[in-house]
Amino acid sequence: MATGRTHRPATRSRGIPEATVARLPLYLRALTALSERSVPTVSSEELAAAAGVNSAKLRKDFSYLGSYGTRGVGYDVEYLVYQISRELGLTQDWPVVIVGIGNLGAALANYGGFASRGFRVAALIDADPAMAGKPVAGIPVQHTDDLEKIIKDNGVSIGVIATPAGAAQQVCDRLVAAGVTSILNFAPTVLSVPDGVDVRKVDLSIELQILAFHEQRKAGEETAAGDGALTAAAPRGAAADHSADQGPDGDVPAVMPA
Amino acid sequence: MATGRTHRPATRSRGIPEATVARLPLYLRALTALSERSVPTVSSEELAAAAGVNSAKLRKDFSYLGSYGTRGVGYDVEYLVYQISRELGLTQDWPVVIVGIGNLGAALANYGGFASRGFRVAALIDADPAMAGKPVAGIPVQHTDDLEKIIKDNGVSIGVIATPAGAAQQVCDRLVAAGVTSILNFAPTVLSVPDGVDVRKVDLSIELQILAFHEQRKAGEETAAGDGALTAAAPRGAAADHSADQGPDGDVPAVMPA
DNA sequence: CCATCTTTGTGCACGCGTTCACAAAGACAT
DNA sequence: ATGTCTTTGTGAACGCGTGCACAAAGATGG
Repeated sequence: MATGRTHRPATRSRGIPEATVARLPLYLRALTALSERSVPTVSSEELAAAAGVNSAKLRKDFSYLGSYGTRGVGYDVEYLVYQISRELGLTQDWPVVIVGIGNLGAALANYGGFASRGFRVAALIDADPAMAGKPVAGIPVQHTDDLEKIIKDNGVSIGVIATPAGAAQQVCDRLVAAGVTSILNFAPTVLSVPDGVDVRKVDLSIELQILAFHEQRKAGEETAAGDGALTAAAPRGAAADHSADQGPDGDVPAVMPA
Repeated sequence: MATGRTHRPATRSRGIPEATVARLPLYLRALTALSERSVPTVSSEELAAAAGVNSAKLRKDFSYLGSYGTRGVGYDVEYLVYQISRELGLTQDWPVVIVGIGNLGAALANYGGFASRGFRVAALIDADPAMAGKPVAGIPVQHTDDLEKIIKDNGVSIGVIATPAGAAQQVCDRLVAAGVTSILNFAPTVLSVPDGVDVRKVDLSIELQILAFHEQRKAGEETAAGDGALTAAAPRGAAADHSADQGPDGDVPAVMPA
């Protein structure tokens, strides 16, 4: 019984570690910003700071893609942007559908970060007949009945689920049956999918709960004996010490492969 | 654990691995569902399936919290719900503020998953004067000018940033200065914070990019034979010139002349 | 052409997280 | 009480990811 086991037997030989893949978009974002400022080249140290990671890690990440740097100089920004984009598959157009046009679905439809990265919202789908035809973010909402046709007509392979938890699995099943092989799930449910289908989930309340855990620990520690170095006071220089600790675990993605 | 022998070094650091903490909300959600169905006990196997994880992992995770199970029977659902809630700090009320009431901020304000987990939206804050006073999700939006006062009056320690990228760092600085020590960041920026402040980030477009990577790999694999390199296929022009060696996807680790 | 300086690319070691496999612990039947 | 059966809790092995430290590679200047 496959409970969404997206177990990948690893990328056979040409394996780019998952952790690296998860950071590539981060580098790409930083590089794009540099590109817009017409910066020609960047060192691993500078780029790492901009992306909020360790420079050694960045260099190792890039080494999986190939030797795209020049020793003594750094990396060519434009070239690297292209290489990473290609590696991530962003040089092609990815039509996506968003299912469940409630508050969150509508926000996602309006989110500009998609279009700017090669993702195109091909359709918005909702189960409420009253929503049908109503435009959201300039796109008319279509009814769930037409889900299969929409997927096929648009060649959609990536679906976003923003429905209530109760409807998620059913929607997921229909998406998969219609040909979708990658799903971004915002519903607070564990989705069950066949092999070959990737699921990533984002659960907003989970993120807050993790923060609450650490928050509680901080609060408890100040009463405990060990005053040590964790007292609030916190040096506010901030900027000085770059490479700031981005969270307790630096990198644990807010999202995990399901 | 039951057999004396408590880790001495773990006493103070409360050693619960980050990976485990990140899964506790998952277990809690599954347990809550069982609780609502009045299921009295559950085995690690069943609960693991419901949470979408491996049963051995679940048992090890719980072992960090203590011995809350009964061998031969399983775990008491209600008791476990309480233990995990307490461990996560959800038995207390956490007032949070949401800064940036655009599409996403409004969706977050309306999101029901917060209140049901002990989080209370204490205030909505936006920089647009036109928004001030306007109710969103039944809560009147307040202006950024009052940010510090709002934080202090409500004893807020958790802040959610849903502003445009350009404003995020500035908002973050003000939140931290006002006393916030945990931040959930939705803006596509690396935030710089002093020690002692936790930041977790959620970037929707990054998730899609990761899916696109795997999607591309799936598409490429079906053309390639069982092994070997991924055939270029260069989906849409953009074929750069430097094709020669590394080209499309060549084997990355070059030969080491040593 | 040689010396020096900068920055990449990576071998290596370490620590965390995952998984296996099994002894210990308790429930339950006889 | 004793034996059997179920399920937990965990020791140990393994694999992945991270960070250090340095040699190789190329730029730059004399």
